Amino acid sequence: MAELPKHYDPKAIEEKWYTWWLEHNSFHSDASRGGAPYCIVIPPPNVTGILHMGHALNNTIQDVLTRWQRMCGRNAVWVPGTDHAGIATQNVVERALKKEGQGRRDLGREKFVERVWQWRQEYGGTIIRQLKKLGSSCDWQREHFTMDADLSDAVAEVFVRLYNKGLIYRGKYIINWCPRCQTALSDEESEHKDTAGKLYHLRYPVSGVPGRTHVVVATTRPETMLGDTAVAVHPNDDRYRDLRAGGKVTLPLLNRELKVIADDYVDPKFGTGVVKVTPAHDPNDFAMGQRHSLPSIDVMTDDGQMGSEAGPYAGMDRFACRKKILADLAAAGLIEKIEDHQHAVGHCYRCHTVVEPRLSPQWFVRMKPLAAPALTAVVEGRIKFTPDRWTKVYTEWMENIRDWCISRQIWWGHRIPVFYCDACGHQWAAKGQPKTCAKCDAANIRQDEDVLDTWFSSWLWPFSVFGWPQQNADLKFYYPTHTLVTASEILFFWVARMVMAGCEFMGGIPFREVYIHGTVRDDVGRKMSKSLGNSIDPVQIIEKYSADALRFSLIMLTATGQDVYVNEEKFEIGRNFGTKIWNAARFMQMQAAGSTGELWTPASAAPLSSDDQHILAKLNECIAACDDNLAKFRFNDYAKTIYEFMWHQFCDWYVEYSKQVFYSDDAARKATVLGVMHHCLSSALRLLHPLMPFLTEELWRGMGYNTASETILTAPWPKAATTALWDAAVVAHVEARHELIGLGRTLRADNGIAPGQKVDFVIKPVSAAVVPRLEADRVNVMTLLKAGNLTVDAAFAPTQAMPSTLTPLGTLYMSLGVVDVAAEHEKLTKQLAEVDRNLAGVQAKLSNENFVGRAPAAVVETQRKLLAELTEKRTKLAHLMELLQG
RNA sequence: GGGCGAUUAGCUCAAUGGUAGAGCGCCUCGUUUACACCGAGGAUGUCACAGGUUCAAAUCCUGUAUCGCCCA
Repeated sequence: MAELPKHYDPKAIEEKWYTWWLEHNSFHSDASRGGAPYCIVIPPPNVTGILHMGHALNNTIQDVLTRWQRMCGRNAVWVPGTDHAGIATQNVVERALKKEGQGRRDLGREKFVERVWQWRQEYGGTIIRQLKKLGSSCDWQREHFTMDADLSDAVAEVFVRLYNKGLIYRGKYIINWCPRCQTALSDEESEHKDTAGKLYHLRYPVSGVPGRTHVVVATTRPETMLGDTAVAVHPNDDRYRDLRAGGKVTLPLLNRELKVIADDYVDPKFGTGVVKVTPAHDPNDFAMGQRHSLPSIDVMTDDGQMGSEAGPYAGMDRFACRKKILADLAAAGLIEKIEDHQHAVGHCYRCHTVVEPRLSPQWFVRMKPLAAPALTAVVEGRIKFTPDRWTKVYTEWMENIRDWCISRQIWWGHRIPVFYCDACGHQWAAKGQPKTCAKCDAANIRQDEDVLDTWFSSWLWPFSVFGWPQQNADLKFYYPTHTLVTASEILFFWVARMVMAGCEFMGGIPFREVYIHGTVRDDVGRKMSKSLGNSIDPVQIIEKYSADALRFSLIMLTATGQDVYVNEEKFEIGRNFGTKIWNAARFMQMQAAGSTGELWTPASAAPLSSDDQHILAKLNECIAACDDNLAKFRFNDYAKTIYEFMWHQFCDWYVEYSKQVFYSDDAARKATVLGVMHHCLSSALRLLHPLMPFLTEELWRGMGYNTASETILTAPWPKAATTALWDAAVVAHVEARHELIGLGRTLRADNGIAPGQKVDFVIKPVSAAVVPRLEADRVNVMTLLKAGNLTVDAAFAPTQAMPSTLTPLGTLYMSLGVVDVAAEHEKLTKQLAEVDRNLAGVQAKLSNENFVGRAPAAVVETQRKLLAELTEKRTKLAHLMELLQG
């Protein structure tokens, strides 16, 4: 490998390795290879989508898991794909058509759908290309699209099965209607937003009741009054007995007579206790209408205008109509008052238009029977949520489930496989394209015009991608999948429904664990959105900082299941870390003098120095912590673990110590240190590979570790060592030495010693036992303290004032010609005060009988030891102060 | 209205009943042959608030406040 540049330049390298992996089909998994499967299916991004930070986080996590499991030897597969996003895609293509001055109806259904396919062909691959840029190790051979023939077959199969089981029905109910997209939506697709609105108190004239000229009803949507067919009061509300006994209520403006009904639904405490009833425009009113056989009057049209039933208001936009009605009512003196009112208003999740609750004939899935096994699967722990709190959100939704409106009045999607015979009136569901009626054999049959909700294909994803309803080897091998990684936003849309589909059609759960990560926000906590203009484009971050940096930074910042706040400079974390590792490798290469870095595993502790033992112990801790954190989905802790090991343990200490060895003539030591370094680096690269796939692959090969495994992608995941290569006492000694060096550096800084200036130190050892170790450490300590001389002297007694400090290994003195006695005195006084404060705390505890009697023995013992240490420290400090004065 | 989450250093987060930590930022010093995308040192906390449980509370319980999310 040629000499490496000082800065890692990721651009060419990321491109190079991704291409190599693709060419070698490195991400492909084959069921016939056997072994233990590990399977993740991607939450299929919208085919119209472009990569945003949420995708970047979501897919990095999936890639980390997949690469980790692959290196652990599992037969790992990550199945990618996109969904056809019915409404969104249709909107995109309709917008393009509009620019050409056309509407979809000008083209007709067939031509329009052709046009959408064309669009998909041309632009649908954007997000897939971006996922590749991110480094995703998806098995691209298995890429699927929800409109593919086989996945469409699965959709039809499922529809027919549910239809024949009586779990799909068509009926006229209140649904959420988007007047802009001109289609029904499911309850989940109507996003409730708190909106500052008004509560209008309207007077409805009353006749036939002495002393009453009107009743007052309150509404937030006055335009719906045109569809009123009754007013309702609570049955026990005595205030309105007269009204119910024979009063006549007239609907203003239209002068229609309204029925007066009594219903438990009415809350007597809300407003006046009288409500208007509009069965065609409100779900609660609809239910009341059913109970009281009220007529339903739909006063609107599909595009949100007032319809023919709206009398003089026909043809007006619904919001213009609201204004006009209010003006007309005001003119007639029929407005009692108008109050400010906060309420949740449904908005279309695709175009954000205010949704209109509206009576409409639609197809529904009966959810209760499907929910039961899906609920049990989670309650019994067969599916586990992380963080656990989502379990409750899931179960509550399942317990209160409502039927799912699955029909959409659009053209892009799976057409509902229901057929109608115009000859005999028969209606049936079938796969394929029947030519004649299943019952009377007549040829004049037609298919339902509507298409299915996109989620009606997504909920089959964990098994449809493996060929279901075909029963094949893949399905058998990979199903159920293992981990589902997703954001909370689609818990109901997708996760919950997949569990239902898995239980219903596969007879078992679709995945074993669900990891729900947070939302990516800007640094003031706002959700990133195009309209706010606060989104950071991950592709730009990749261009500027590299995909590795993006991945590492994002994961490092994301606490388990919490939202993550990012701004652009946060991505420097990952870039800097990459450069740091790069330079550590560069340093090793400079010392290696032509030797190729073979994967070296130490066999015994015999030739190892205390530093060697220490770094190996730290590596071991790092491996164990990585395993633990990954298993618990603590990805940020996983990232921090490697960061701490590589940067602080390896670079700050081990590499610094190693310099003296490399500058010496001791060939054996050089070889050992280099071996330890290669062992550490090659292990750390593997631990880091799932997070920074590109840099680690480049160094894996650059350092020559590819003699063991050609690509790091399939290199064995490091295992925590089983044989003891270190002595715990030695490791503890090195930690203590680190502390001593740190304290010595503070002495230098406090006394204004210039960084390059050498100065002498004396250690008065804490015990005879540490003396041989300190002697062995001489070069290390001297180098890192820039000491001119270092004396270890048990009998040392300073003859003049000297700056000093207490360390775990003994008292450290620094020789200095002139000492600022006052400053040194002040420092020692501060330290003494600190010790006294701690001492007081410990003494208070130990003199408390309750503490000594009730606290665990180990805790008491710790405090006793602390007392002894602090007492000794106090004596020493007092002594140092005496010497200073003397 | 119901539920969930958050509240710890300037910022983002750890600490899972036993002496409050990290990264970034900030201040001082430094370009010594891995790295200034760096190194050495330093400063910074009423653990949101109020009660309670406990020998011991950032941590457990109750309540309050503020912010955010989900559901009606």
